[in-house]
Amino acid sequence: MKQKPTLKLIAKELDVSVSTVSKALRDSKEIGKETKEKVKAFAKLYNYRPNNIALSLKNRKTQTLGVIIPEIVHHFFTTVISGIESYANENGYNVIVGLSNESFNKEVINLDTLANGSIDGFILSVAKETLSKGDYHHLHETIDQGIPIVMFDRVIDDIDCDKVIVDDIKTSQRAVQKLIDNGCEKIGIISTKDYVSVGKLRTEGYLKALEANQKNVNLSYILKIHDEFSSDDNLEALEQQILDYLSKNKDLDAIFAVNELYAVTAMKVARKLGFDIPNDIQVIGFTDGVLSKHAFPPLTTVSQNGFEMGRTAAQLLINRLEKDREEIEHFETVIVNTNIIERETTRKLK
Amino acid sequence: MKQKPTLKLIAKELDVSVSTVSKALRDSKEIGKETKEKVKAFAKLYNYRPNNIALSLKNRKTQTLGVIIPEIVHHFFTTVISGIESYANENGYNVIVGLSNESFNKEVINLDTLANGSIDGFILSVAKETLSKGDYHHLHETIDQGIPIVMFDRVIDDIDCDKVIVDDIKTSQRAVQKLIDNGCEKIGIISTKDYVSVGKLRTEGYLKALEANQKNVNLSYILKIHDEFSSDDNLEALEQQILDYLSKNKDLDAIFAVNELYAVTAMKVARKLGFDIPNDIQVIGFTDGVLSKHAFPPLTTVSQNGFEMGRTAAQLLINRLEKDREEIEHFETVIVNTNIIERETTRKLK
DNA sequence: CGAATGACCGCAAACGTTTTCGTGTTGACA
DNA sequence: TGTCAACACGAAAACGTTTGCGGTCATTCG
Repeated sequence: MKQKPTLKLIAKELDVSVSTVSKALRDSKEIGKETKEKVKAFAKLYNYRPNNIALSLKNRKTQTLGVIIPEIVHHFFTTVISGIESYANENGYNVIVGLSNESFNKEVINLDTLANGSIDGFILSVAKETLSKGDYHHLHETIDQGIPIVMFDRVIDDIDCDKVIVDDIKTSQRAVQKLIDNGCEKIGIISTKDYVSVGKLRTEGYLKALEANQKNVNLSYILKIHDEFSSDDNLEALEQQILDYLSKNKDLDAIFAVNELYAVTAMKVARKLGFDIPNDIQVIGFTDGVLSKHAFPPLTTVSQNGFEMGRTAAQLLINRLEKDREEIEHFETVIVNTNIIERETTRKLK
Repeated sequence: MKQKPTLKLIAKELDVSVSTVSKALRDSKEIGKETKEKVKAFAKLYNYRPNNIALSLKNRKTQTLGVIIPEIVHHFFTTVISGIESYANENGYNVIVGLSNESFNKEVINLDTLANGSIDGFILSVAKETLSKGDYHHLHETIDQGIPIVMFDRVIDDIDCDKVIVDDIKTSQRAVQKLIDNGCEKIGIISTKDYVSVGKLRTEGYLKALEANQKNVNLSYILKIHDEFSSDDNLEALEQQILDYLSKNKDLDAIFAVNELYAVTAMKVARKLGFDIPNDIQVIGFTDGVLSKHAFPPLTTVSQNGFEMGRTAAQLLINRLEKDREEIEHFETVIVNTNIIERETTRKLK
């Protein structure tokens, strides 16, 4: 096991000073040709690489991004990470991930332990518990310390930072409109509680679509799933809630679900209740993950383009990091495109 | 925007020396009670936290684990990461992830950029391209540099390091045995090419099960999917290969697939061909992901306990990191338990 | 021949810590 | 009054870099 070579080691070995070695390796014109070659050859031979930590300390930059997400076992978030990684790597940044598991405390801790010099900036999607508590002091504090934050998907309007979102309202409206265009009359929505921003917005889009078509809303068609921030298996609870809902609303001929889990679970329950999909009831989901693609029947769904969201978020963050402190430019909110992927849970009724 | 306080700043502000501040905060008995209190109060007020990078440089430890996986948009890998995160966090470590995208080059680059002081050790699952090339110089080099590696799932026998795997042979044998016990006569397997170690081993298990029951193997029952390391959508190619296979082997009454994607795709194709599951053909998959859980019908599958694999890997690595250099203890290979989760694609035939 | 110019290189500071080893000031005691 | 221990604190080195500045030659020019 050979030790990692350092400048000091090379310097001693070659009987020159540390600064000479450093300059030689960076091709400074202060150093003579011969010395340069000697040093470079030696460095190559011993496979010298400058120590990242030392560089970070000197430059006060770590070239790493901190990504904090509610959970990682989740298709949407992983595609976003994938996008972040892709852009970050292209630009010489690394990515360190922290999981909040939808917990406020873990989110705070993650922010805290990473903000101590480990990262240059954050990309995050806010935990449900944080959203429901409405306590954002940790976010404000890290921003106050000069560490930029980029939020994606689950964002907080009141906080001044860059954001990457989809136009949830418009997208949902389009999805529901498609259902209406298909000839559906009684359209339900399965959403989250309102403190989850995206759930709330998507519900708004649903309402707007109905309104735009002079359909009146039936409150019993609106289901807001109750879950306890648990990313674990409360699948039964979910199924039960949907079962109750569908049993009470047997006249539904379409369902818009705000995520794919709700969508496939709804399909499962509907099938149990004897519905045929898409003939008796049509379904559109949100988020184009594996579930949608491999569901039976394959699910028509809204694609959020998570990969692009990730890349955009990374780009916003890195741009800000590499800008001079003084260009105090205001914050951006970029809206990434969505598109509806038609599969087999929707069809045009004549 | 207030700057992050440093020891130096506190020292100047309180008109003491840096070392006094440091000692006071660490409760050294060298420092007088009054001074201690003064310093601590000030530090608390300004929310002082020691700079991680400086600590890393000083201690030559980063308290960070590097995790390199083939892809992140993949249920199994994310559960493993989840397990790694969990154990790492409990022990004061952070996790930085790198994606190889199944590419040899990206794997090398990732290893290289992280090995320069950014991390203390690696946890990785080898890229398919690396496995097929058989070029492991990068792994040897990092180990030579004194950076420990823990491999999981896709491991390389020849390399001396800790490993976390499941007993693929035995597990597969058990899965196939269940099919046999259920009364299936003509059992096929959908596997990967042999250079993917787990695919090879699972095929061996399949063969062993047949052998143990004095069944002779029908080579046309064995399908080894050809893919080009592409983690993208070559779904059509996959479907086509399975379609050809199933069309040629209409007498199959059971399929064992070495991952869940193959399993659900097989189900999809089988259904198209008019098979009823599980009455005409039974299916068992490998890896208990979302797909299996939400497939139609819900898929009987082998659970690899990814979370536990992750925790175990992290534990092995951290143990080694925190051990004295001299305890040269040999390397461990721990085998984590698997279990078959019975759902609705299998049934006992009378 | 003296001075100026350049080429080449080393010193030292800085980034933020921790820790070893002083050093100066007390007070007690002989 | 002189000695010594205890106490409270500071100086400096170290981790591995980068970089401004200064220094030492030899060469060249006036």
